[in-house]
Amino acid sequence: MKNNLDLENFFPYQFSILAQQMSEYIAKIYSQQYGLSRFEWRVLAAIAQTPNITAKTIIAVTRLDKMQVGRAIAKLSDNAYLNQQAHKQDKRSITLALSATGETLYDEIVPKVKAQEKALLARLSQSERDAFIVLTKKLSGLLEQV
Amino acid sequence: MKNNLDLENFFPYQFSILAQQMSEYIAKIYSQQYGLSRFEWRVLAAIAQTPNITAKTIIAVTRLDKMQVGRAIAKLSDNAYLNQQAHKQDKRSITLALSATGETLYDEIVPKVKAQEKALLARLSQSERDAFIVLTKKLSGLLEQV
DNA sequence: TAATATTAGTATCATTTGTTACTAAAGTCA
DNA sequence: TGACTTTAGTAACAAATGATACTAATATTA
Repeated sequence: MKNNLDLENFFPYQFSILAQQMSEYIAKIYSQQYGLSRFEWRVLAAIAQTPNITAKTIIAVTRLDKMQVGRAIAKLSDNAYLNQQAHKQDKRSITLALSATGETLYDEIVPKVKAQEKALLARLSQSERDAFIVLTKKLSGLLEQV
Repeated sequence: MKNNLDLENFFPYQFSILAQQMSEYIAKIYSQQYGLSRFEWRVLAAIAQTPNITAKTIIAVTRLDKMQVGRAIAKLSDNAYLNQQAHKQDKRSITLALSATGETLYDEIVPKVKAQEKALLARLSQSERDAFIVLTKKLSGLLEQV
């Protein structure tokens, strides 16, 4: 074996481990405390951010695929977190917004999730944190066009 | 809605997007070109790195769970990439090593995957790259004990 | 306008994944 | 030693996921 690969020092591996840790850390809130799946949480956040959004737009915003979004909407809707309304221009579409229950849920989750993000990043110094955030966004942007 | 969350600027979200992009970028090699799943590739790498490893140890090294590892081993074994041998001390265990075919595969994938890693990181400057790698490892280590 | 192609969202089915429980082998300890 | 517990790995089933194809509506273009 001429060319060895050391997993621990292979960056994409290391990175995916951290992503998993981070994801679990945040999921403690929306999943363990509120029973939402990763995708449901993302879709909920997208709808809260842009009321009267359609599934099509949610797909673009969250980078999830059709089915993931469709199912998340179905589930959120089953739990009465959403109000659905026929789209005025396009009758194939449905516009989505949070119901009162959905807003209550969202308003309850958001500060906790933000606190969790803060606690997570508090492990780094201010300058490390800034650098990490900037680099993450930068590399992600650069990979966008691939 | 008092407390809004902007997905694009929520770090864990941003991070998971990048992790997904990166994962897809590397999977171009092991998955598209060699038909391995993410887990099969990880397990293959772990076995190559430590010949005569057992499933138990692979679980620790790769941070996958029992079933993921068991299934990856089964699949790799079906494709004749592995040699299995009864463990000398513990008859419940099986020691695993790459077969000749497995080594050939591994030797072929590794340089390509390393090149892919390099191309990926080439989008950052040397100092950005160094910082990013260090911070990733640091934060991951810090989250380990959670 | 009529015919054709595309799009939004959903249903269906095959595959993958996760959970639980099992088997056989070690380990513990009275 | 012998009863009991834990562990390595696997099997079996339920749940989640992904691929494909469908329906209804809209857009295109001849």
